[in-house]
Amino acid sequence: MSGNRAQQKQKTRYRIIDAAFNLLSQERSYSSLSLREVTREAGIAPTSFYRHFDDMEALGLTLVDEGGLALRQLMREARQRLQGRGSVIQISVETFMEFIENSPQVFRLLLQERSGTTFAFRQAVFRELQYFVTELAEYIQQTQGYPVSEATIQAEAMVFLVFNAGADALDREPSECAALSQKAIMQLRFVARGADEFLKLRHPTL
Amino acid sequence: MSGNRAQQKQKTRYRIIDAAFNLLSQERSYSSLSLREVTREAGIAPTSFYRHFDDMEALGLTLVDEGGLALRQLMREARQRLQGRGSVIQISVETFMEFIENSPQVFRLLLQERSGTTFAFRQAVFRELQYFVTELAEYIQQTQGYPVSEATIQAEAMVFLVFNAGADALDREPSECAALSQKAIMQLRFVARGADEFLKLRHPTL
DNA sequence: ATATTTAGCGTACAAGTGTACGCTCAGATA
DNA sequence: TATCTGAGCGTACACTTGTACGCTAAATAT
Repeated sequence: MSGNRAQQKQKTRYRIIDAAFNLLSQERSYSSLSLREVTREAGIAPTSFYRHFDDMEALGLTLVDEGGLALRQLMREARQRLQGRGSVIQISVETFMEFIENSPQVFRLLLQERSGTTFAFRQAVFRELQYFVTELAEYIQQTQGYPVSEATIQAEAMVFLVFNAGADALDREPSECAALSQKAIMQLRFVARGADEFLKLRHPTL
Repeated sequence: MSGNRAQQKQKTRYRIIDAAFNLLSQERSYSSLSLREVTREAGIAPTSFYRHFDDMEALGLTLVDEGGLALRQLMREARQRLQGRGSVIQISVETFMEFIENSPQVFRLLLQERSGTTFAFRQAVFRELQYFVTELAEYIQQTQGYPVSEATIQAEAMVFLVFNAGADALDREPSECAALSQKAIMQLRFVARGADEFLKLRHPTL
């Protein structure tokens, strides 16, 4: 059978990945995980780890990529699903908060490694965030007709305000999260409205 | 001589604190520091550590407090110094970015422990951030005459956008930081302007 | 002068770490 | 069929870690 071997390897690879995600919690950051811990959780021998990843950093980068991808797809879906009807701001914020509630480990990973101790990590998270910013900026450009630079600055402010609300939400009861969403929505509206005013000042024709 | 003993103790206590701050860098987060490392840097025996702090967490909380206090005082000074003349937004952002350039370890500590693995840490950083928000909200209230809730929401958005710019700045050349400041200033103006518009809508009399 | 307190040290230990090395044996290749 | 490849394992080693315990000596209290 062709690929049976490779199939098995992929399977253990994901056992490792899942083990790492499982170990992440409010009390355990990725950088505090040890290789042995991960392999223990994955049910393999410590040295087998190296058949799949060079070191813990390589695994971590994989986690960031996978996590970021999942989140991005979710956001894109949400934006398309509600195309036209309903406020994009509200939909986006609520989708995002939902994601955080469902898989807080992923969000925490991004949050922590954004200011982590490895340049490669920070870069990887930065890249994920840029994806968000770019997608949102494009959306703003298309629907509002802003010039690129203004749209990007605005998008960036929005993405980070939402991230910030998410960070706040991590330590709260689900009941308090609705209020956080409301606050974030208000903040995004400030940004949107302010950007609009500035634009009217500079390009009165638009 | 009264207090000679206590004086010496304070001195070693600060040897420990300084040692910890020194060890913090782009590559070393607080949570990655070991007790032995800190004492080695401080030039004392590992077990002597316990004469001053219960454990590494207690030391870390002290660092957060001291760092936050220093930053807050700086910001307050800046706001008072330029009272009236010059844009508060610009002055605040630039003072903040200067602080980050001068003592990046302190800022990095706050940034990392905000999403760290210990609740006490997160709480401590949250408290520091709240100080900023409250002070800024009061300022906005007094100068702009906003109601408390709007002022707080606006202040929070501003503080976090600045923090975000700071996080970005940590990995950049000083030459690139000016552009980051400009961007942050623009984002804060969006927020200020947007909040203003919203307020006009709701309380046309003000 | 004597007794008490205590900051700092050295030793010691159990526990955990990353990873080098060589083996096995199932699956792929020829 | 026989040969080769490589995923996974077990052992082993040199380190680092936190901290318990008891000592010393200097500063303080009596």
